[in-house]
Amino acid sequence: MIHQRECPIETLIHVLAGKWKPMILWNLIDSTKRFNDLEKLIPDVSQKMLSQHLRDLEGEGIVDRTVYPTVPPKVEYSLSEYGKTLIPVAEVMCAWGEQHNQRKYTESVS
Amino acid sequence: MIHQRECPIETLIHVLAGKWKPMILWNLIDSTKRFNDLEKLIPDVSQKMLSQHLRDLEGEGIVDRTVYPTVPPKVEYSLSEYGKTLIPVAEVMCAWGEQHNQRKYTESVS
DNA sequence: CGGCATCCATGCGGATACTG
DNA sequence: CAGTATCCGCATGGATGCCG
Repeated sequence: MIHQRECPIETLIHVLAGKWKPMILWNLIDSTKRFNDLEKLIPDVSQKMLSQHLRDLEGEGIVDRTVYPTVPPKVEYSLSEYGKTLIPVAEVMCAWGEQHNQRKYTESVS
Repeated sequence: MIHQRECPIETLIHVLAGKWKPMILWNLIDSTKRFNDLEKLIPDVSQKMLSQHLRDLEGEGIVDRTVYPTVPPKVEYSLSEYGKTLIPVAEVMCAWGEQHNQRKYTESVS
């Protein structure tokens, strides 16, 4: 149930409200990805923002970062067990977002 | 122009990601409120941002704005029927946000 | 390959003053 | 009462260059 004073929605918004964070999480749901994989999967993201957002998500405990001390270096990112608790939330948010986009579309052609 | 987002989560984030929007919506769930009511219920919000966020939400079809042509003027804001579809989404988001806040707390004291 | 450092542009939000 | 107008600081994010 929702509390009256402080709205924890803001907490979730804060966690997800980076320009590329939803896309990052979306791409990690299925499988572990390397840094370079994510760059290719999200073509318009800059290295800086990808790195920064990944560090944010890692700091929140949502994303696991695994470094293999090889040459060349290899770093893998994956959803943590805790991060997977976001999946059902993301699905609900996605469903509403799709409805909203559909609604906007029907408005624009009417 | 219809920009088909790959991740509709961004749509929902866009709708809710104003600094005071969750609080505004939260305060409108129970009942219709006047502008001045919302100012009192959200003490730190400025008139500018309250007005701007309300217009954003109205533009998305989430909030209804009713003007009574009286002196002094009276304007009422309420969740639209469509806006009420956000409530179950908000509850899921809230539940996760509360868990996350709790998690952060237990981490900070461990 | 997987970053970080730096500089820069934009936009969100805050403070203040004014108004129908 | 319910806004609008204006100015401004700061954070977010983009572009580029360098590095282990």
